[in-house]
Parts: sequence; C-alpha cells; structure tokens
Amino acid sequence: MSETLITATLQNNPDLESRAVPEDHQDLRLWLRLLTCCNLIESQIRSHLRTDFESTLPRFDLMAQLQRTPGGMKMSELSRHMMVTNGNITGITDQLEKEGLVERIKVATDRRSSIIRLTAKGKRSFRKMAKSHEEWIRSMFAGLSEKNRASLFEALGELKQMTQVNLSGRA
Amino acid sequence: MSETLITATLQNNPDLESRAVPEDHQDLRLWLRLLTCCNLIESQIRSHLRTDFESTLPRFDLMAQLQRTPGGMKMSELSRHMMVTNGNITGITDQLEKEGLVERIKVATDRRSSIIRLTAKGKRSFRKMAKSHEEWIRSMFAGLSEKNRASLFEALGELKQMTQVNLSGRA
DNA sequence: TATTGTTATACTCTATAACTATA
DNA sequence: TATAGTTATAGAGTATAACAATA
Repeated sequence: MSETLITATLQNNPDLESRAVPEDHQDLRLWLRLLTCCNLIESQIRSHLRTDFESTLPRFDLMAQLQRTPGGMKMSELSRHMMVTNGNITGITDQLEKEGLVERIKVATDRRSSIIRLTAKGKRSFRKMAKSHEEWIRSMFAGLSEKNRASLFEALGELKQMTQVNLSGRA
Repeated sequence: MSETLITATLQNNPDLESRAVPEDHQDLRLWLRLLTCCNLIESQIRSHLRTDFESTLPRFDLMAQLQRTPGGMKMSELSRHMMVTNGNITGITDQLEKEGLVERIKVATDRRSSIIRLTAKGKRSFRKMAKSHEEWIRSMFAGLSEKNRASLFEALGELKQMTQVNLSGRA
C-alpha cells in the first residue's frame, strides 16, 4: 500500500467510537464501532480503486451489475438496481463509454431505450478489478477468527433484515 | 418517519449484497453485508438530522467533539480529531457560528489560534440532537437479539483493531 | 522555518427537475 | 399520459494548495 493511500485512508476515517462517552448506551457504542469498521474498509477500497485502476466505487458497481447480466441491462434497470437516479446512470455510463469499457446498444422494439453492456475490454478490465477487489477484502478480513467471522455474518444478517423490514414496513 | 425520508433512504441504499454471485468468497459476502447494514443505518441518521434538525453528520460530529471538552478545542485539534483538513473545519465552524451554536474565542498566548466552544444555545441544541440520535440508534437496533448484539460488538472489536493495526503497521 | 487558520478551487457523488423523444 | 433517457443545476462532503499572520 502506498503512503499516500494510507494517509488518505486515515484522513477519511476518524475513530468515531471516540465520539462515545462512558454514559452512552451500548447500542450507540455498537453503532459507532460498526461505522468505524465500515468506513475504514470502504475508504481503503476507494483508494485502491483510484490508485490501482483510476476508478471509483459507483463505476465498479455499475460494471459489476453488467458483468452479472451478459446480455446487458437497460439504463432504467440499472437505475433501479443501483437505486440511483437516471441522470447519474447516464453520467457514469458516459464516462465508461468514453473509455471503451461499456457500449450503448439501441433496442429495436423500443426506440427510447438503450441496452448497456460491457465491451470485451470492459470485461477484461472488470475481471482484473474484481480479482483485486476480492483480494483486498480477503486480506482485510484475514485476521478475523473463524468464530467471529461466522457470528458477524449471522448477526449482520439479522440486522440487515430488521433494518430493511423497518423501512418497508413503514412505507 | 416521513415518506420522503424513506424514499431518500432507500435511494441511497442499494442492497449491495446482490453484487455477490454464488462463487464469491465468504469474505466478500460478509463485507457486502456489513456495508449494506452500515449504509442503511447511516443514511437514516443523515435524513433524520436533516429533516428533524436541519443539520448534517459532520456538523453533529463537530458539536459532539466540543461537547466532550467543555473548555473548547482549537481548530487544529478538531481537525486532527475529526481527521479532516483545516479548511473544512473552518467551513463547518463558520456555519455553526452564524447560527449561534458555537463561538470562536481568541487565545491570548497564541494570536494565531482560536478556541471553538459550544454556546449555551449550542449545548441545548446538541443535547436535543444527541438524545434523538441515541433514540434513532436504539430503535434501529431494537430487534437485534441480545446474543447477536454481544457477538457483533465483540467481532467488530476484533475487526476494528485489525484494520487499524494493518494501517499503522504499514505506515 | 513551521504552524494556525482562511480562502479559493476542484472533484465525486447524488438529488431534483425540466426537457425530448417515444410509447 | 406515462416512460426512457438526457441535460442542467445544486448541494454535501472532502481534498489540495496558496496565503497571511504569528510563533
């Protein structure tokens, strides 16, 4: 890891748990710990993507979506899947198209739509990024005990479901 | 929770775990689950801060720092603690000062420095926000079983320490 | 020379909304 | 009317860098 990367990462990642004071409730401390971990990891990934591949997380995510659907996706589908508004998909797609990583293909049956899909170059590029991405993750979690890894996965599963249910239940 | 809030929250929170495909490694799935949970919670907090208090997370964090040190802090200290560059502290402080929530106090011994501290209004305001903040957190974690809560706290502790060690170890 | 704080600028990410072409 | 995609704009959040005043 480069020194700049470390600096950038640290700059983005205050140890938020220090926000907590002794009287704080346990849930608050739990949340701050969760947030700190997540931010630490996420900004390392962002930094890696930037320095190793001159890319960003949204670009990576868009390419990941396309890689899973070899026939390509409509922009509106991408928008729904990535839960980002249409205009933003246009913007990211413009960048990636300019670099020859994705292509827009006109749909015969609906002249308003385009299908976006990875070009051969885009597939190669994504494969490389995804490989590194997985390796970054792997190495960041490497020191975690098997027991903690399993319980983390389970507990987060419960938390995730709860949070999502809370949202949809009140919509 | 308002409907706009829910929409905004959902818009910001794709279920990133769907990025994972069956062959993905366990660590990757764990990370995506962690990220999803974190983003879901964080953007609910951001939305709450915005709609209930017309505030933002960095502003809340800065006020939280000040609340813990009643004598106030120098801007450079704030910058170090929040791990954000000086210019940004100036910007947030300007906003908060304009609203009468913090005040700059000249330091006699070093005419370059100012001490920033919460005003009485700022203290009241922060207390209210912190109370709500804790309640939001509490209600978001409410459904989590005691067992999962404990194991999450422990596992994240290990993960946090690891990640931080990884960084400092290579610096 | 180094540090404190300010100012100016730029970039990423994302939302809102007006618009067009088509359905 | 409704939908697909584009364009323009705005705002949060953050970094870099030049600068003045002071140490």
